[in-house]
Amino acid sequence: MARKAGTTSQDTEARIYASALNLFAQYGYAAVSMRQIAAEVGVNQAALYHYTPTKQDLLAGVLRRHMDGLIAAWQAEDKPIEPIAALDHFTRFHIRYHMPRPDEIFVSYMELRSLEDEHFKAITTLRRDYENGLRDILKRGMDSGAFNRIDPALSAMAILSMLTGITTWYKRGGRFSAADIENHYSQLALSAVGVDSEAMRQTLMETEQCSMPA
Amino acid sequence: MARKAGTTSQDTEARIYASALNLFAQYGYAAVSMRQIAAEVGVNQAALYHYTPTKQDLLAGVLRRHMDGLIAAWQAEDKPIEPIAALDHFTRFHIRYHMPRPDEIFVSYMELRSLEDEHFKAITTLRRDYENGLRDILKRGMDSGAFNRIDPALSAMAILSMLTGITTWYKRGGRFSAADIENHYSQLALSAVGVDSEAMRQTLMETEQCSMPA
DNA sequence: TTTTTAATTAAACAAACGTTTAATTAATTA
DNA sequence: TAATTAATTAAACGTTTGTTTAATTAAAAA
Repeated sequence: MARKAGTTSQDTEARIYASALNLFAQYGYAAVSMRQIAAEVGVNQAALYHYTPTKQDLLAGVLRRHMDGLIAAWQAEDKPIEPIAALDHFTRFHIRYHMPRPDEIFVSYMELRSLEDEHFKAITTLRRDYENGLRDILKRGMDSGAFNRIDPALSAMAILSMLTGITTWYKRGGRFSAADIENHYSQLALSAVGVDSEAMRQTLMETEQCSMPA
Repeated sequence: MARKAGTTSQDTEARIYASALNLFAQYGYAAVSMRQIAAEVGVNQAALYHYTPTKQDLLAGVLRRHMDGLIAAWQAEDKPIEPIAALDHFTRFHIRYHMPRPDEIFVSYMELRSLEDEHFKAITTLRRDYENGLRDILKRGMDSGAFNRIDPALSAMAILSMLTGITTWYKRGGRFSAADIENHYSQLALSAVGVDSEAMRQTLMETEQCSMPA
């Protein structure tokens, strides 16, 4: 009864976080026991405590990993300056990043309340940073006259809810492909701020970033 | 140690459901104990079992009460026929019903997964019935040419996510009044399906249902 | 090869869990 | 008023919970 042959510590840690994410998404943080996680990983329950001091820190780690990944991916993007193209690009990025990660999204949104103060603040700060990207785009679009004048913070929350909500109903192998959804939703978002189909087509043609349906 | 003086059974039941709703919304179904609920109601834990056979049934009761109330309220509405007015009316109704009930919404969306099969099916059926109302409006608007041709089921989910998402960020006493939000969001929803501001104003003027900002 | 270190385990801890039982009494019915 | 019913309680049931302890051994370093 000791270290398992042929496995590394990094490997075990990755498997612990993967199992925790999966189980939290399925049953909720409070409903999942450390024993359950350990069983799915295939280790003794006490082994988990070599990787996290408490169950609470394990949850915080899951959320932090997701937010760090999201922010890094967004920073690596090549972002258009023109507001219509920028909003189109944001919605497509957001959908493309989130759709393959339904568990992360579900846990990120549903288990924020399970975090104690310090962890809670840290994660919501990261989220606000990400959402500011969208607010900036909306503000620029309204200032330039390309978008309808609706409060940018409010429109941003509306668009984000719409996009993030996809993971609550989307089922792989259903009527829509991921590309369908990306196309439809980017159009819905642009429409919502008052960009009509003609302006969309024209602006998106002019930038190289064009990825609209034919 | 017996029945409490001056209280009725109906009273206690109502307080049990109110406390359960509030605690489930705050901490999640799995994280709330029957003892906690009993303490908030001010009765012994065993008294709860006079009103519900199990904790699971208590959750199902909370969700069913919410859905029944929502559907009854929707059926009691006087609904415009013309699609633009109908969509405007739906968004305003939805916001007006949901905004004062953040706990119900949170529990309804987050704890569906905590329901066992039979209860789960019953609740999702009720929800689908309600959502069909919106899908019908969108279909009619697209058929009449008033709305952009985007799949009605998909647009419906986008709009519902947008509307329901309000409860995740809205704080009473903040920058926006409930009326502000109703006005902004009904405009966002109409815009999303391609109705421009001019058509909105014109159509909503013609119906008596006009409740747009000046 | 020997020593050290790090990963893992079995077993146990007190606390909290959902639920049941049997007793108690206020309100209702006869 | 007397008998019955329904609401409530204290106490206990066996399980499960997050976490700790002390022992064990594979892998890494010397």
